Order: sequence, then C-alpha cells, then structure tokens
Amino acid sequence: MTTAARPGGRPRGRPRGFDRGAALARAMEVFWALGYEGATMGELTTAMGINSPSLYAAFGSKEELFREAVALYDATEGTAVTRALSEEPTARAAVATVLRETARACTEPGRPTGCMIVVAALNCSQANSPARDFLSGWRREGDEALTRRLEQGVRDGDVPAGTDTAAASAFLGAVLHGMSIRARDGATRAELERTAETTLTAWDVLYGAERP
Amino acid sequence: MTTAARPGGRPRGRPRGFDRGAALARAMEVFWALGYEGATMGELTTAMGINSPSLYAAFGSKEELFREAVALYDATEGTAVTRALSEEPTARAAVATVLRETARACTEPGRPTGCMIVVAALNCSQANSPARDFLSGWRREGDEALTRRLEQGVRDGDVPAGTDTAAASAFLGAVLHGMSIRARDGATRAELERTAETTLTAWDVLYGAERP
DNA sequence: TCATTTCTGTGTCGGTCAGCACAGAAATCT
DNA sequence: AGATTTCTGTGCTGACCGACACAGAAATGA
Repeated sequence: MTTAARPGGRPRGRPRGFDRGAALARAMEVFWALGYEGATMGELTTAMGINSPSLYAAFGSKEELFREAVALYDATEGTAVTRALSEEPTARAAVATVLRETARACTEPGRPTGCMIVVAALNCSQANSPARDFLSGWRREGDEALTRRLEQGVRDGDVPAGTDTAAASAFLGAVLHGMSIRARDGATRAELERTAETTLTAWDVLYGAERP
Repeated sequence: MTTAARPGGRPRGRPRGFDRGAALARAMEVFWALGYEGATMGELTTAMGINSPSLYAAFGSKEELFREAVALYDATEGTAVTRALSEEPTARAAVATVLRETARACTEPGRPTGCMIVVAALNCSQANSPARDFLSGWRREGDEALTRRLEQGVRDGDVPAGTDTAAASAFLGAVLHGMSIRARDGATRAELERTAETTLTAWDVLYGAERP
C-alpha cells in the first residue's frame, strides 16, 4: 500500500500493471495450500503473475503478504463462521452453524483442505516464529469469540446457568482444530459432517438441547 | 546402521565415538520441538553432539533420521496410549486412558508441547512431502487402531451394537488431534484434561456409559 | 608391525532461499 | 514537451540449506 488513491485523480507515476486484490487472492491460495514456509517466493510470484520486485513494492515482505492473505481468508472463507457467532439466535444454533460450516469449508472441492488459520504455520523454524504466533493469535481470538457467544447464551438463558463456557469452548475448539488436520489427511466432507453432528449431539446432552 | 554387531567380537574399524541411541533421542526432541523442516542440520548436529558426516554415516539422511525419531517417539512417549488400546478391559476404559494420557503427554513440563506425530510435519514444501505423508500414515494407523478397539467393544458387548465405530473414532480423533494444536498454542494441562473429561462425558451419553 | 576397516573433523559443494539494485517503461504534472 | 514519479523486468546477492569429499585418527586382524 505505497500509494494512496487521492480524491479526484489518479496517483502520480506509472500505474500498477496488475490487480492487487486478485494477486492477493492467488497468494492466499498458495499460502493456504503450502503453508507460510512451504510457499516460496517463486511459487507466490508465479501464482500471482508478477515478479518479485512488484510483490515487494505492493506488499512489503513475504510476512506482510501472509498477514494480508490471512485477513483476506478471514474476510472471505471465514465469513459464514464469523456471522454465525453474531447472527444466530441461540448459542446452540451458532455452534451448529460453526461446526457444519467448518466441515464444509475444510473440504471445498478445488480448494486447499483444512482451515488456513489452523494449518498454514503450525511448525516452522524459529526465524519464522512471528508467522506462527500470528496465526496462533487468530486462533485464540476465535476461541474468545466462541466463548463470548456461549456466555451470551448463558445470559440469554439458552445455555444452562453455571455452564463452564471456557471448558465448553475449549472442547469445541479442539474438535474444530482437529477437523482441519483430518481434512488435510484426506478426510471426506461426509466424515467431517458426521463429526460435526456427533459433536452437536454431544452438545445437546452436555449443555442442554434447546426446546423450541 | 552401517555396521552390524557381530556375535563374539567387536566390529572391525574405529568404534563410533557417540551413543547412537542417545543421539537419536536428542534428534527426536529437536524434530518434536521444531518440526521436520524447521529443524536444520545444524540444530540437529549441535543437539546430538556430533558432526554432519557422523550423522549421515549413522542415519543415512535427514529424512531417515526423522523416520527413526518418529518410531522412537511412538516407542517411548506413545506407549501409554498404545498399551491402553490393547490392555484396557473395555472400549470406554481405553478411550478414557487415551484421552487422559494425550492430555498429559501434550503438556509434559520440560518437553515440547503437542503430539509429535500431529505437529512435526503438517505443512511443508512439496520437496518434503514424503515426511508429511509419513506422519499422515502414522495418524491413519492410530485411527484404525482406535476403530478396531471400538469394534472389539461392540463384539464384547460394552459398546452398543450398531454403533458407527468409524464415526466415533473420527470424532475422538478430531478431539485428540485438536488437543495437540491447542497444546502448541499454550493450552494448560488443566484445560486439556477438562477437554478429555468433557469428551468422556460425551462418550458416555453417545455410546452408553458402562454399568459396573 | 603393518595392512585393513571404520569413524571423526574440516572444509566445501551445488542449490535454493528471501530480498533488492538498477535501468528502462509508463503514467501524471507543469 | 520536459520533468517527475512510480511501477516492471532482469539479474544479482549474501545467507543458509542438506549433503558429502577428503584426510587423519582409532580400532581390529594377520
């Protein structure tokens, strides 16, 4: 983001010869498929259709590009999950949508398997630990958002009072994170959907099915 | 393993100046902590207390060393889980031990967090995909061992007839895999133990608590 | 004793990594 | 038009990667 679009006129010098957003989307897919370390600059520039200096001019560095790619992932692939937490009327409905949507998103045909925020930088050298910690932070924020939604359910009365929301969120988080690994290992969508439904059944008996 | 110990005598040439098993144990810890790609030859040789040519003479290559390290991990850190599947009297007891032992092993003080078989080679470049596929195979074998134990439970009558053992195993596997990621993210032993107990409670209501 | 075998330490190999220097190209501003 | 600004393509750089050549050291066998 070196040049800001000025109101009422194009930027000064030679215009960029590629679509920054489209290139970022390609970079996201490469990082998603290969991980932060596994994606080389050569693979990124090839997929993005640009040369290395253009990438550095537009995005700063490999790590900054990765951070933007993760944000784009959250804003596109992660919308259904994010919206479920804010829009579903009950905690149970939110959990159901999150589980089912995760099963779907982790096994979308023609796309990399597993959630990018889980699988893109789990193990890496110390030199790249910032990228790993960055994704770890996103996972923790997801946990906290889920916990907040469960606490809201307690306040709303659709989750039993006295429920250990942190423990419930940790349990659900473990299932959700595990689904990504299993998707990477080749689990089918049907298997992940069964796991989602199993977890939902467990939810009903652990934290009370909602009574319509 | 270039020289075989001959019966009734030492091997011919200059004896190895280091303990092969001890060096392998150090290598296992490095791979466990940093992952296959994240661990460099320099970090490995430093931890093992040997120079690069000695490593290659004794283990063949980085990848062969990794395979031996994973086997050692399974034979040491994984024994409690493996034994639970063969020795516990009921499927429920086996599942309980596997869950609790995983929570413990993933948060052992002074050791890398998470299960090595889950976290050591999830995302890597195509060049190192053999290592990733190798670990994926170990995970699938773990799944199958768990599924067989549940099927045994059905035959023994301590798991309800008609139980979808594959689905139950996939659900448990997702929890177990997810626990490793959460351990890597800094989850405490107490949190993982709570997740294990939550999962066990779910097991009881999903597949029937055993009646003593 | 001395040839043979095997391991160790130094040094280095080709390959690849992320990142950038530099000059030319393409736009706007005066 | 000419100056200025910004982007693009070629090609390179130092660092690091896994792996190994080579000679010397340390053991055994004859």
